[in-house]
Amino acid sequence: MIMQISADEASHIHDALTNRRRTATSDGVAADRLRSIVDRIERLEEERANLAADIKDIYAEAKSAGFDVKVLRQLIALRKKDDAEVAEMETLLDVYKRSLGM
Amino acid sequence: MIMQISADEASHIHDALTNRRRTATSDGVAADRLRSIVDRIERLEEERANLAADIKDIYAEAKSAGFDVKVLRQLIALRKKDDAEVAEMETLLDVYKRSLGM
Amino acid sequence: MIMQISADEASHIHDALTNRRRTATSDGVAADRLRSIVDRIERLEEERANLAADIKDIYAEAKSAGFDVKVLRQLIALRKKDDAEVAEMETLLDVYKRSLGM
Amino acid sequence: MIMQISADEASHIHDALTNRRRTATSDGVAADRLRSIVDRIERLEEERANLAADIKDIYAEAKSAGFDVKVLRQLIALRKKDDAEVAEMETLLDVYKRSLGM
DNA sequence: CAAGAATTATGAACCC
DNA sequence: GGGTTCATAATTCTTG
Repeated sequence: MIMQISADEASHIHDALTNRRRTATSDGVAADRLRSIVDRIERLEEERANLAADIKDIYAEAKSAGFDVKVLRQLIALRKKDDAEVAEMETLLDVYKRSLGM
Repeated sequence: MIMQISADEASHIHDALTNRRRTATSDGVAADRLRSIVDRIERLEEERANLAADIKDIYAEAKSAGFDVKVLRQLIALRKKDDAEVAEMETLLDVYKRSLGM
Repeated sequence: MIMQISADEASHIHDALTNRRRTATSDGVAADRLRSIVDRIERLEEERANLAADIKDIYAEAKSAGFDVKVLRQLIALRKKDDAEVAEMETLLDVYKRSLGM
Repeated sequence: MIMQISADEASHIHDALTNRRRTATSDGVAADRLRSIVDRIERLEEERANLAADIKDIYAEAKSAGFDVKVLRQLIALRKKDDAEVAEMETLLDVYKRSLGM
């Protein structure tokens, strides 16, 4: 791995990761910065996990309402894609199928 | 296709969505229900994409601050995994304990 | 978890798993049996991993030859499915799309 | 669609498979190549499915012999994971050591 | 048949 | 920017 940080910085990071320094020196600054970064990322990832759970719930609701979840997923994926992309992909698939005599 | 809904249900939906059923109401109900489901899923997925972008930004900020992003990702994965694995190991331990009738 | 084995058996398994017994008693028989099972499964899984690697190589070859790997995967998945299933799925997708006015 | 092949290449394939190109030979070559690729992948996937069936049989045998299949799966997963995780931990350790210039 | 695990595919991120 | 590796998402399969 090619480190993109200086030896000093590296030392600071390692200190921060291993909680060896607790003073409000420059080391502490780096450690605090790291802690802030980690906290924010973990917070956002938690929110993201919550959203994923919500989405899962809606699919479950759809299933209960009698909709086919697999087709529903296809539908939503389709809406995300550019029309031209979908068309070109289908065209290429047809080409391959014809090539195999399908 | 292996339907995840019963044949009756499938017929029902198909009837509703293709305007075969007698009342105009039930058609509209199913269509509205589908629209609601699709809208909510797409809304939540948009929020999720925004969160992913925010997380990406924080990683970029961390990189600018001199932190090694790869190490950072490993660190966060490790913090997440540790919890999961502690739970997994406890499950396995329980299994063994049960095997011994404890 | 509902154990499907007797307490004696459970004890034997646990012993085997933890290598506490080494004699050719009935414990040893169970341990040998377990070892045989684990060995065979791991052997087959290794073969399966090798096959997966071979398949990956062919996809890489296809890509080098100018084929679109994603479409290729779709094609092969399509050939696995029953024709009637594919048709019914596409029909249902069309129904949903019409329902949304797409 | 985001092509994973260049536009030139794509045009080439498309030409070949749709018989737009001048010679009948190159068409056949591309079609044969595709057929070869699909055949080999399907063959290997069939072997892989057979191996999966064999593995399933062994688990069934283990169950008949009184072993708990779930525990067995956990055991084998654990044996697999341990190797992978030892490697992962060593990687992370190396990163930290490099951070310290060791 | 519903739920959960396990496998597999897709998409993103990093390096060259 | 292209390939490769890794994370996440989805489908499939098994079990209760």
